[in-house]
Amino acid sequence: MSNSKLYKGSLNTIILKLLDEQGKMYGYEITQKVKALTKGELQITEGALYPALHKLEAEGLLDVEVAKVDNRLRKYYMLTEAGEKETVNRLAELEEFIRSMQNLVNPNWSIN
Amino acid sequence: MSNSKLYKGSLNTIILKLLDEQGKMYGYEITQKVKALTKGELQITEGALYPALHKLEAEGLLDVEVAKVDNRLRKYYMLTEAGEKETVNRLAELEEFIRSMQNLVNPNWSIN
DNA sequence: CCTTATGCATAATAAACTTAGGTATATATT
DNA sequence: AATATATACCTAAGTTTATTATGCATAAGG
Repeated sequence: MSNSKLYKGSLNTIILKLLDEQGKMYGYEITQKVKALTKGELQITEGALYPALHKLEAEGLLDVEVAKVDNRLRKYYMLTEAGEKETVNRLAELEEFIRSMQNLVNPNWSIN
Repeated sequence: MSNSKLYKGSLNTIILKLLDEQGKMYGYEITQKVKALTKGELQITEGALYPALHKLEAEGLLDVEVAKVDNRLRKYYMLTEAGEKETVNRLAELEEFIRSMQNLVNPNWSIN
């Protein structure tokens, strides 16, 4: 990703969260979605994304569906049942992490 | 640190922030402070902390002051002038990161 | 024709961490 | 007396996770 080294570890959770929201997405779409949602601040590199997707698939959290659109290959990824359960856990963990970080960095912030 | 792989990249900033607040701290104190502030959620491992401190020192952001308390060695670290300036930058970057993450993970949160 | 965008992927490298080990003193427990 | 726990420093080896660089291929715009 672009913005320094802060994002390590959270990429998988971000992917799971997006797939949970969107139903199914393909790799390139994920990079663009994250870029848009963060106004260009987070740029997922392909060298990080595709290995991450493959790993999540190997772990049984994602299913793949290949499609051909405009003569171009697309691999749609979607959550398996196990993936949906895991998404809940990882999101909770990430949210807790964010709260901890906030508390360390800026205890004046309050979250609603 | 203990809680998974989420904290990567933010350790240096956390150290700088704490030293900015506390004036001077020694290594063990930092681990305990972070543990306390996060109610045990973030546990900085020594294998991460000491190399980080030495690197920050090598970068000219920290100064060291050795003291002997109760027959035990303590190395107090404190920000240099360059360290104070850098702390401002890194904190701003980390806060921006936290906002981005929040926006991705839970857009319903508002920050005050 | 060449660049930009779309779409996939991997290999080499670098950074940041965990795990495991080491040294040493002080205090509390069995 | 022996052992565990807490304090206090440190490093080496290995893992994870990312970046950078590269490759293949199609489509659209200049």
